Amino acid sequence: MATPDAGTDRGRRARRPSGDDRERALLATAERLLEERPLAEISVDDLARGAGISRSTFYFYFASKEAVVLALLDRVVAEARTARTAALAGASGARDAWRAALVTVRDTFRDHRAMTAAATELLAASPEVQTLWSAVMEDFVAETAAAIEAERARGAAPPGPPARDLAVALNWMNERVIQASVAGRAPALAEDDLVDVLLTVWLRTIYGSDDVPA
Amino acid sequence: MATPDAGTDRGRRARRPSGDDRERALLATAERLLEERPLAEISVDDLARGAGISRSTFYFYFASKEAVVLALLDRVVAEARTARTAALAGASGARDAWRAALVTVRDTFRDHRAMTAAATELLAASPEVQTLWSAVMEDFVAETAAAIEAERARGAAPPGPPARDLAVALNWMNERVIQASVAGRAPALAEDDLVDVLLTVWLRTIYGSDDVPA
DNA sequence: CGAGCCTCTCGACGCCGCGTCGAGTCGACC
DNA sequence: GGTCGACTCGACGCGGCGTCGAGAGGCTCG
Repeated sequence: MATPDAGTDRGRRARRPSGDDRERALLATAERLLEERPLAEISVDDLARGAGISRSTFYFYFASKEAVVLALLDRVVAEARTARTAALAGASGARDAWRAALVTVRDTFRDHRAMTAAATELLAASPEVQTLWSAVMEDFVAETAAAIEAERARGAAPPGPPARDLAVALNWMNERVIQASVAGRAPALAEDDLVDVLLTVWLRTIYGSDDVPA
Repeated sequence: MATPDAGTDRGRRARRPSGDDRERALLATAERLLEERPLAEISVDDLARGAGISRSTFYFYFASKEAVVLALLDRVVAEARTARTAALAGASGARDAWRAALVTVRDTFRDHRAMTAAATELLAASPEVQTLWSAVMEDFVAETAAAIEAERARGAAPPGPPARDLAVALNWMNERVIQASVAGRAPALAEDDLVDVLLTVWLRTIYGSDDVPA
């Protein structure tokens, strides 16, 4: 998925170790610089210098600076998926599971705020970023919808709009509120309150109350 | 607020009518081109040609293409504020008021999807857009929080997290869900269902039920 | 061991978009 | 009719982007 890396399509011959080093250095440099300023203010030359190579050599590894961000985003997305799976597996009880999901989303955005901000910056212009981002959201929504339907089936959650519709609204809410808050963009919620407030909205929306019925 | 227009600071002498024409033509061109492609793919020359002037003349009217978007955004924001005020004034009853607010937000994003998409694209890089956008959201949040507190005071809404925190979450949810939906970015809600689904989330979050208690 | 291939590196080039500058036109007003 | 300010433009320089062709060096196979 998303092969921005020109060196990836190796033929018979393996790529040299130094090649992997350079590529990692470029990714690390991008991550570091994005902490300081938006992607628009970072040039290919900045990335290349940061990795100790010339600007032309950069193009051996990536097709553009957007491709670097996309590769970075790939990693973050993969990490977010596994973290979510692990968190849900470790949860005991419905309420705990809802909470665990919120915590992992918050952690992902907090640990990679530079990346997620850059991804948002590219969303309008890059179809690849759109595809990748939509795929993740789609998975989260489907999973949420299934969970809501299960709660409705066992009589714990009241009927109402299609479960999927509620799931769409709740998951987009997470994304936006958390991103705004970790980026410090007003109006924001304090990081400590983030999960509790969102959990309240989730529980009230799904169950109509602050607790999961027995 | 937000004076991107170099011609605005007029001295004794009034600006010529043709000047206003050119400025309007630039704004109209920007709006038209943004329907077709993202801001990153629109050059100053495109805007100037569309308005029938040379590229250098463009700079007499605006400092950059971002300034054009900011001016456009200014108009949209002003329109959104007055539309909201009017809608709330015309509403009869609490439920009607909540619904009216949702409808006006949806209409704003639907009628100006090009603008709002461009604003999002600029959010990460432009402090001016951040300021303007935050100010609007801040107003909506404050108004929402006051309404929630009023409902709590009259015993219609249950206690819970600070009213402001809920207001932050609900208003960001609106922004994100509506923008994703009118932009056709998955996962989205159908435009017809948008308001009903969001209203359900609002009512359940605020009142714990699908209706406003008497 | 050497021929050939593949990874990797770079300097130089041309292109395009941006923002500025100074010269110049035109109309309004004194 | 002279002055002033609104307005217009062509030309310039700058910086970032992406490509191209040449070359260095390591791997592998005959």
